[in-house]
Amino acid sequence: MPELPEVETVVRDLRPLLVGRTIAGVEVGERKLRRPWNATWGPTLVGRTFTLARRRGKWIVLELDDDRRMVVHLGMTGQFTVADAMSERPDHLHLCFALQGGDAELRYRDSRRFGSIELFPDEATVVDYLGAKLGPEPFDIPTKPFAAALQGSSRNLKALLLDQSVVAGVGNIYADEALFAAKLHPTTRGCDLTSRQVNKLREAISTVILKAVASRGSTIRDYVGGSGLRGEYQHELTAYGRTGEACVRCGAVITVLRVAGRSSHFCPVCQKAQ
DNA sequence: ATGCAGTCCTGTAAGC
DNA sequence: TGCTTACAGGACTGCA
Repeated sequence: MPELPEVETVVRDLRPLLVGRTIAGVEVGERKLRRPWNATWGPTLVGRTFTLARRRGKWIVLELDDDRRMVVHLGMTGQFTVADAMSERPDHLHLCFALQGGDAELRYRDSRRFGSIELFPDEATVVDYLGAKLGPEPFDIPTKPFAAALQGSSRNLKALLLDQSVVAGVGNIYADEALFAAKLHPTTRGCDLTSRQVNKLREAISTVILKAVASRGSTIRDYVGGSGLRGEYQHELTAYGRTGEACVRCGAVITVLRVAGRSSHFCPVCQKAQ
């Protein structure tokens, strides 16, 4: 389940392997992804050189020398890697970009096909597309708008944290981790938070995400970085996936509850409902 | 406008 | 042992 730390790791891995490299060919799989690949994009991309690799929320943006942008979302099981061109092709491979020189290729693999790769003509269209749906990055979230979004809503905290327009890049794992760190119950309504609690949550989101980035994200099932390496933060999780285990703070048993349609893991003692 | 449920998709695991 | 069923969840649609 790639969230911000996993996507950031992919981008950091891909950057040195991709920037300055030219696309020599594009192979498209039979089965369509969440958003279909336009047949004109392949020929357009041949001969183009990657100039920059960056991330916004859970989205990857690869810039090309003709100003176009390849915009990628990994969905749940997406893997975006640079691999040895001679290595065996894995199953569920949907897109393959041969790199000039013939030694390596950029591969998009996605068993559940929740992900997507699209080509945008320029920066302005990418800003329109992503800007419309994404809120601030989790680091240094502007205090006032964040407090207004939370305290002005009757939605529960879990739903608010999963909403990409509130904070970009948080998914189910890091929402649970941030709520645990801030000692807040997932069903607590935004409007029931004190300003002190809002601030604590704001800092918890930033801290948790930064620590996960430092550990190259969490590999629960499918996730791998841009060079195929697994993450390590799964060993540091305090709430997510720890149902029945002891709370690292108080020793109580971690509970799971369905909140906002997602499994939500929390400590019933440290994180009191309010 | 707002918030929620349903949808997509398939590998894995639990249940009978 | 082999089949069926439930579950995982990011983004999006449609409904109340």
